[in-house]
Amino acid sequence: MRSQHVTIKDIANELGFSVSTVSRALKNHPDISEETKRLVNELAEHLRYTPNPIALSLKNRSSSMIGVIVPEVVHYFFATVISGIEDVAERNGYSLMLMQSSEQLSKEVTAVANVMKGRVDGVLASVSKQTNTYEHFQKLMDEHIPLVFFDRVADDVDTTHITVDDFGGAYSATKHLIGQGCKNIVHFAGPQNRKIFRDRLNGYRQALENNGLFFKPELVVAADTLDKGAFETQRLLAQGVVFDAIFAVNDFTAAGAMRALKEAKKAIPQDVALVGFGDESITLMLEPNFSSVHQSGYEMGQKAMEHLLMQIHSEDKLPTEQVVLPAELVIRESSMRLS
Amino acid sequence: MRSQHVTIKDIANELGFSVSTVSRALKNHPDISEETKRLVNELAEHLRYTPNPIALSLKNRSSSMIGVIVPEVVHYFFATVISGIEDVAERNGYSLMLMQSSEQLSKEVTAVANVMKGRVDGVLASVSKQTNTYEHFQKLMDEHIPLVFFDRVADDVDTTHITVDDFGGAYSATKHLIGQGCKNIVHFAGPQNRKIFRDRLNGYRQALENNGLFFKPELVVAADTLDKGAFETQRLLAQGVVFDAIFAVNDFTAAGAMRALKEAKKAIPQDVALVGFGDESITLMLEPNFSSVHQSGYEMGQKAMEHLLMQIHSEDKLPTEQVVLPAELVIRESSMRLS
DNA sequence: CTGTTAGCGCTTTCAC
DNA sequence: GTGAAAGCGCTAACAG
Repeated sequence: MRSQHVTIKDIANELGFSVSTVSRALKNHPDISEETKRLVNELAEHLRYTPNPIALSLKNRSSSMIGVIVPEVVHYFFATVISGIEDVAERNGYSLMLMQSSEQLSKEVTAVANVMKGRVDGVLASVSKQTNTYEHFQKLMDEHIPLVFFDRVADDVDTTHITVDDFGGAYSATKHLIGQGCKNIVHFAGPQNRKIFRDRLNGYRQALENNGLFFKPELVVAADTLDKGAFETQRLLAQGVVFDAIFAVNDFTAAGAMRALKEAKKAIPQDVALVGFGDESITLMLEPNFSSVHQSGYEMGQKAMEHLLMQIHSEDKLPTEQVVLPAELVIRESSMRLS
Repeated sequence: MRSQHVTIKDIANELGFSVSTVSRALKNHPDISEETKRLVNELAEHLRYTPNPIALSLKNRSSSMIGVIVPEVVHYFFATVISGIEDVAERNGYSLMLMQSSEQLSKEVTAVANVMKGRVDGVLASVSKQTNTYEHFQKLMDEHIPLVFFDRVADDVDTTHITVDDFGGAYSATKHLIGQGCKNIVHFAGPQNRKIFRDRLNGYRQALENNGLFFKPELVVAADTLDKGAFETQRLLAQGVVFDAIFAVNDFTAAGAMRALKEAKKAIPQDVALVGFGDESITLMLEPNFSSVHQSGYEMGQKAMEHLLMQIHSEDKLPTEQVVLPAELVIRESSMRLS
């Protein structure tokens, strides 16, 4: 089953004009007489002519397609990024070719190969957790296909990165807790092989040191899931570790911590104040609503797409940029000890 | 900045063959001598030749692109559907062109226009909440572009639908509550202008009637968000309405109900048992974990894509199908009154 | 003002 | 075995 479309040729034949005349009439070329234009446009309308973009792509060597490679569409954050990308793309006449790596290097490599074959005009990518080699992305660069990374960037590849201010966000969160009178702030940290998580830890540490508190290694605990958050909180309580606040590397871990604290009958924020990272919708679903560092995926998507467009439209290679979006602390009940 | 690719012509010139010979050699055509094939393939490899898919599309009148139109990428359910679509598409050599309607009819119309222009080989769509006219989809059909709807279907358009068994899911949930000894089951219902929500209400009603309980209109309340779920629960309690269970049209509403119940110091499930719909991740984040009707977006995406592929590959129009995927009740603590 | 021609990259019939 | 030529749909330089 395939649809056969009306072409410029059909119009030309019908009207007895040449295809070039029709083509020009359709584009409102000044050379063409008004009468001809009218005739052509009317018939085009009537026949529901639409130009074949594939033929145009072939001619223009441009597909108006942007390849988008994300680890998982189902992550809320990435979904918002895609949303931002889509909006800007749509406004500029581009469509998205979406591929997901499912956090696997092999699928990521395939995805890159696909977008290359697909002759996209540019690529936006966020690397999978597994990715440890960047040859596939380098190939894109070698082919001079504009490439912009967002969120999870490949440091080795010399191109524009759009990230969020993880350090700053963590710093604000920690400083806020200190301002609320907390003295022993636990940090539930993510895997330190990823820059993004190192930055959050460093922001936490810097905030402590800049505000008269000591960094205590025993208060930094590896935990980055709901279950681990709950488990480690229980453990800390059971071991009698003294703490009056938790800054978690993401909201799910914070949610886990909240569960454990409630079970242990600890009052939030009076006994233990809590701040997460990501500002996922869950922050508003739990009671008390918890504070979190907001990172706008939507904005990141927009920015990434805008930068990509600049590269696509530029004649020669633009200097690479490192765009860091602000991460804003949203304060809610879970960390408001002073009123 | 645009990359210039190696073409078949480059290889032909370099080797002194004609383009047709090179083309044939590349496809391992029997007419071509082994020697020539070797030469061509080696040079192709060396030059990193990849066929230009746009030229192929033009020739074959097929783009290997599938248009996907969803209300919002950020909804977890749709994200999982996309994931399922992507997997099947990828396995079959198709790529996705993703568009979102943002729940707006106007954007949906634009999206349909875009995929039509994009000469996709087929379209998968789920309609926006605003959609009340289906002309744009009808146009797709008129152009003989294969179209499959999933989840939110357009009843008026005669094409294959993939939906989940909303009636059956609601029926199981309600029956389960009855089995747990509940006598007065509240239903928080969604907008009744959408079939999907009517089906859930009907399933609830049927289960009551088949199991010796009366359907009481006053126990059916319009509420389909977290806030409304919380508010209406408070209201019911305040008004002294007698109920011992809530079956909510989605998990967020159930989460809202849970919040209100906890505030009112009602024990879940002893005082009020609770079942949601959708089996979103939130079911596991709240305490007690709550029961919900699981609907597999991933499977829906796969099925939709498979059906679309069948249509694309078929010579003539296939009969339309109404595929209904099972909705399975997942029982957790919130509704386990008997042990 | 309009038509002819070539070309984007590739496949495929028809010749030799 | 290999090449020439046409054609997919469209645009644009070049002719009239």
